[in-house]
Amino acid sequence: MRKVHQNPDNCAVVRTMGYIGGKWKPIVLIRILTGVKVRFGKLAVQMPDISRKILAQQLRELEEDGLIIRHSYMEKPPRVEYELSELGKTLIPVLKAMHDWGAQMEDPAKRSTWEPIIP
Amino acid sequence: MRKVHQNPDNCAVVRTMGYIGGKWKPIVLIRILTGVKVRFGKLAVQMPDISRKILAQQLRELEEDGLIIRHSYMEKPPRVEYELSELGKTLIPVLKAMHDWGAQMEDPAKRSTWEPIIP
DNA sequence: GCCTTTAGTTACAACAAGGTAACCAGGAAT
DNA sequence: ATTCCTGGTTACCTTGTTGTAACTAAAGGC
Repeated sequence: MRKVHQNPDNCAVVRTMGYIGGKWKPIVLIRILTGVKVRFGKLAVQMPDISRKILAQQLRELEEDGLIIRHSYMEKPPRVEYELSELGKTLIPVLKAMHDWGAQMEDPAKRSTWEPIIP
Repeated sequence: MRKVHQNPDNCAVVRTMGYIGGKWKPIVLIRILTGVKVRFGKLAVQMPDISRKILAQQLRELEEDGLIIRHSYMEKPPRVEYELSELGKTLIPVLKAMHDWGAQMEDPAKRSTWEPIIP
């Protein structure tokens, strides 16, 4: 179990942080929740500040936690696609709340770029 | 600026994480948002898993970020009380979304202990 | 005079997270 | 035969976060 998942208080908020806490997970999830399967390489290009190692690690943890689904096609060169699981979709309100708050903090006048395209 | 506040992507979700990310901040905020001023010592007792040093540090950062207000009375022994700022109150929907999701994950049947008592 | 109380701080140590660079497989294209 | 391509992994190192123990001030009670 990852350190971040230890939750001695058994507190709901701490539990949520165990799933989406960490520097990069929320943004990774936001990139994946477009509803379309996304390839690893495309994610890496969209988020140049995350090293590929960390991206791979975060994706693996999100998969272990059941928030995303990993589709691996047995091709060469390899092709791997990610999409939100049903459980992952239940996180959308949380991510949306986080997004909206952050967007407000940047500039109250700026309209949200949040566009959930969930099938 | 704390490392966690660096946001090269200028992403709203990452920005939010800069404020409430970290292992303890959401639970600290939850304890403070009752609407009543809370003393440092009471917070420390309520959250025995957070060392007093870390609690003090998190409170200082939350204050620097303008999410909470620190009232220090010039008494001996000292008395310090914390309360949510107006900006901090805007975080309530975010914290509530996080709380609800985490509560669901624990046990869908269990009813929420979330009871916002905001003046 | 000595002990208690509160809200911290400081120095130090331990650990977790994140980053870099190098490397891999194996089919397709050149 | 060599190079390119993708989606990783591994070893190693740096950075950031958390924890522990000891200490402080200054008033009040005994």
